[in-house]
This record gives sequence, C-alpha cells and structure tokens, in this order.
Amino acid sequence: MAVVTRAVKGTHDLLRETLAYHRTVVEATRRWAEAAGAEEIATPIFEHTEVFERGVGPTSDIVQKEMFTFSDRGGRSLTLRPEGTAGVVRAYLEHGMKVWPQPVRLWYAGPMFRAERPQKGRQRQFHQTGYEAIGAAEPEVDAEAVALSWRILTDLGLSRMRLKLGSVGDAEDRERYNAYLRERLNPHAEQLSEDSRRRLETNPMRILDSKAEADRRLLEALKLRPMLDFLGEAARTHFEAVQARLRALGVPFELDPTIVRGLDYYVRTSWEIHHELLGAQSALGGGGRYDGLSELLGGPPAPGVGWALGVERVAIAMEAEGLSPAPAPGLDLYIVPLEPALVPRALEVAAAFWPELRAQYALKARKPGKGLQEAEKKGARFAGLLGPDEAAAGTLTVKNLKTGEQRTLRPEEVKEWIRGGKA
RNA sequence: GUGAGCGUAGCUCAGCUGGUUAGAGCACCGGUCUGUGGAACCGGGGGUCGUGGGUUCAAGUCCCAUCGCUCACCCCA
Repeated sequence: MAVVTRAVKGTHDLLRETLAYHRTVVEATRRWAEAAGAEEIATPIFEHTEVFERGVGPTSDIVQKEMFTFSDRGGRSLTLRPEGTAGVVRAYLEHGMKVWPQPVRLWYAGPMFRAERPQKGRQRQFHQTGYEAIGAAEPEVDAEAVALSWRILTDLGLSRMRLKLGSVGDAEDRERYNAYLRERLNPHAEQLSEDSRRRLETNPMRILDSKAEADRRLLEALKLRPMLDFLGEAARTHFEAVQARLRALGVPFELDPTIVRGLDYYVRTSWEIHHELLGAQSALGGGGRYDGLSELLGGPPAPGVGWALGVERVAIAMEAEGLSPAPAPGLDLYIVPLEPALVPRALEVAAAFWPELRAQYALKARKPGKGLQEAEKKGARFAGLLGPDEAAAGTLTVKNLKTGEQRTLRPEEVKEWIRGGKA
C-alpha cells in the first residue's frame, strides 16, 4: 500500500469498537478521579526536551533510546511526550499551583509517544489516562492513588489482575542499596549481560528487573537482599502506613520487592498492575511517588504521587475477559423520502430535529420497504417515512423499528414520542 | 537495534506437484418488490496476487532482494 494511505508504523486509527473501548476507559478514569476530587488537566503533547531529560531521568531507557525528539525552526529541541507526569508537574510549577489548596489532584487522558519496536500492547503512539496528587507526602495519598487505579480497573469488569506493591525507598536508601548491589555483583560482572554490565555503572537496581537468562541465573545464585531491607526509618514507616491504609480500603496487593520503576523520578511507594491474559507486555498500569521531581525541574520541593493506565492494554485485557465497551449511541431517526422531489424536504425535516434527536435522512428516494431496511442497517431506532401525503400535511410517518408501532405525527410530536421512549 | 512468522478484493480466506480472461463468503450498489423492513433469489462494482528483479514456453504458485504487518527479545503503560 502506498505510503500516503498507510498510518505510520506503530500508530493506529481509532474507530468504532476500538474507540468505544478507549472512551470507556477514559470515562471510568474521569468518574473515579473526579469522585476523589481531582480536576482534569490537558497539557501539550510536546515539551522542551529538558523536561523529560531532567524529569524522567537521563539514565532511563525512555530518555536514552525511546524519545521522539526534533528541532523546531528556531533550533530548540522539543520532544513528543513519552509519559504524562513530567508535563503535569511542569504545569503545576508554571501556574503556581502551590498556592492552590494542597494537594492538587489532577487527572488526564491523551496520547503518549515512544520510539519502540511495536508489538502486542506496545505502540509508538499509545494512550494513557493518569492521576497525580501533588503537594502532599502523607501515606494516605499513596493509598488513595493505588486504590483509585485498582478500582477503576475492577469497575471496568477486570478480574484476572495482580497488584504488585513495593517501595524503592528514599534517594539515600537507594544509594546504599546500589552500593550493596555493586559490591555483590562486581565480582561476577563477566557473567552479566551486556546491558546489565552497563547498568552496574549507571543504575544497578535495574539489573534486578532484567529478564536475560544469564542475569536471572546469577541473581538466583547470589541470593541478594531485597531493596525493602534497605529502607531507611522514614521510608519504612511510610511504606507500612501505605500498606495499612490499603488493607483498610480492601485493596488486595502483594508485596513485590523486585519492583523497580523504569523512570528515575520515583521514590518510596511504587506499584504495577498486571493482567494474566496480556502477553509479554502485561502491565496495565503503574505508578509511584515522585517527591524529588519538582526540584529536578527547577521548582521548590513539592512531593507527589501518581499513576498511569495504558488504555490500549486495558482494552486488550477487557476483550480477553469477554468484556464489551459501552456502544456509541446510534441514530434516533432515519428519514426516508419516498419521491426524489422530497429529498430536500427530508433534509429540512431532519435538520429541524437537531440536536435533540440524532436524525439522518436518505439522499435518494426509497420505496417504503427499502427505506425501513436501510434505517435498520443504519442502526436507527425509528424510521420516518416522508411521502406526498406527509409533505402536504406537514407530518411524518414514524415507525418504531423494534416494536413495529407506527404513528403519523407533526414534528413536535415526533420529538416527544422518540425522546419519551429514551427515558 | 536483534530474531521468527506472515503479506491474494474493504473484511475473513480458497487457489492441488507452476498451465487458458484469479475465486468464495461477508460487506457495498442495484433488481425481483408502485406506501411498510430484517429473508430469499438474481445481477453489478471492486484486485498492477505488498514491491522489484530472476528462473521458465508459462509465475499468485519456484528463487533472490526489498518494503510492510505481527509476535518475541530489550524495556515499559
């Protein structure tokens, strides 16, 4: 197929059922986030590259090899957003949201971009919904965020999920842990994969996440202590409080000491929600606390916690569990002119019903039988026949396609009948 | 970036060891059907068989290359 008739690799048009799934996920996020007092925010889909370099972290895979970065005409480096949090925190700083009542709770939905090789559940343009609570360090907010991300997914009907909870500690805890890992792993460096040898320098914790066979065997043999053993007093107390709040809220989680987020800004609480039927990319969503992010972006201290859900992955999971999205509302009324001369009249009649009724009309005269068939095919609830008699009387013969009930009515009465049937 | 599988109509696919103008179902348009539908039947439009090269009297079919898609690695939502 010619280049101009094909979407770019890793991007997709969303239509019909796919779009219905997306809408369903976004609406569930809206409902739950707004129930918790969050308001919606929409940030630009591109930012100054530094927002992500400094926010997401220079050693992260996202920044090192997955960003769509380009220069504008003035030579400024811009990047299509690979995730939502950095931009939201940038907006928090830019608009002085620190003077709003704290914490500021925000939710969003939109496209994200990462230059990866596409596979199931992974695209170059994908969509996330997300939630951020900025300006509070209390463990209640962590539990609130985790609970929301979990309940949205269960509310969508999903059940084959596991919520993995961990803590990556505070920055100094991680330094101690990384030092420990280097000490234990360095003597065996030659047994590590190439990537992991590099991580030994840049970010040893990421090695724990490695799925390379050699790495797995070595990690198994060394019986390394988990990050959770290295939590400082403050981080440990915080983590225990988060767990207690989650138990009180009835959110089922399992502790996962290996959880290591791919973004450098995370501290303390960190979680991922996985789905059993998903394939290699099994995370439906994830989140964590990012108390240092504001300062990385040059702002004052502003603790925060948030999460994101991968809309495409949630859709795949829903489909795998046999869950259907809410269908888009169809036509209320399909108007059929019975003679060619009445086509313009059909337009006028349909237009008079807008926007109270979803009304469409046929551009060609139809025999009544054909017209009803066509209305059925269009997914309309009612068909309206417009023949010479109706035209002369200023009426429309309207038929309920489901019940077969039929009435000849004036436009106002048509509106009333059809809308009445809705309620 | 690496590996594997797959590319025939809008969709799902058939095309046997190479053999006359490339097929089906669904969908779309029209008719049978002159004011009452969902059916049935009949007909129609729609393909440079991903692309380029090669082998051959002859290529959708065999060979090479290339592009695309998918899945997996890596990593993540």
